[in-house]
Amino acid sequence: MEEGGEKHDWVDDDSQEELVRELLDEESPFFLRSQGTIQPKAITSEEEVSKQLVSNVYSGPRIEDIENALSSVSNWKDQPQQTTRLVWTNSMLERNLSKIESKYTLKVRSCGNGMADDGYKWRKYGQKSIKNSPNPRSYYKCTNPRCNAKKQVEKSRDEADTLIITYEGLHLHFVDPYFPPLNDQPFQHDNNEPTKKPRKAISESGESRAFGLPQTMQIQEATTNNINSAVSLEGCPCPQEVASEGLLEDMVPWIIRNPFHNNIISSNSTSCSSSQTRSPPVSPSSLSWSPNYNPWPVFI
DNA sequence: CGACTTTGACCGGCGC
DNA sequence: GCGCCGGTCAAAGTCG
Repeated sequence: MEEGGEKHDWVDDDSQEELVRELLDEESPFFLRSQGTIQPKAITSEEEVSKQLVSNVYSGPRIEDIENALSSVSNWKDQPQQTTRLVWTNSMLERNLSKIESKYTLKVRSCGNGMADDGYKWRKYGQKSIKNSPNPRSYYKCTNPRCNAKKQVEKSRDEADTLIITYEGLHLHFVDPYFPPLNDQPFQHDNNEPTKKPRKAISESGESRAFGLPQTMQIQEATTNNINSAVSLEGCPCPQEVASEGLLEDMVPWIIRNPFHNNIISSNSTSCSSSQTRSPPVSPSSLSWSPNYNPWPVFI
């Protein structure tokens, strides 16, 4: 219902045409990324366009990412001060991540207060007890009505301080400002929508143009043209191309390939006992956005 | 009073 | 066809 019939906005005709143009334009800011490997070859079919679109926009991990990650993990574990591990478990091995339904499953070590925020603003829409699991699973949707990203969170059965977070769908609204308006509406954001909206969306619409973006991106927008702002954000040393994209899906493979940075990130966010200023106590939905959230979950 | 969470009902997919 | 199970919805409850 609120999903607009679950038709993904970003694949409607207008948007797709625009995306295809962007895709074919190697100078497009959308696709200028270190990881992106846009092939100059001709795109012959809509299916190919979609695949390439997904693989570039999504920029999900590739096989080599996984392999690197796994080897990195095995190395880190032996380091005495290593507190972070990243475990990829799942279906992301699907080649090309060709379906929007592709999921990432992360195991995230939660701090004492349960903080495992990833920078997006989520709305909890359900919780279920799962058979053979002592812990319930919570369901979250991205609060941006134009975004179909979802995540499921549950505590690990084996490790009490570990959360298993399954991400599903794309945070495509991060390029929202660049998309042509839908339904011929003015190219302003939802706050211009005249008709009734889900009350949640109404509240969201009061946010900045960076609506739905990770806070890192919102801050970055506020400090426009400061390409180093990513470094200054929470001490995050993330590379520009990652910070400027702001997708968790981008961050994760980057973190994998940069265990050193991961350590830094981890030390920033894991100091559970000492990071209260950074990660204040949060509401029951500790996984949801909070004003002073720490965008860096602790990957284990 | 609005924002947000909780929780039981409902629905659809799947296996038997 | 039936029952189980996971995912979603939405009314009710809670909180600030």
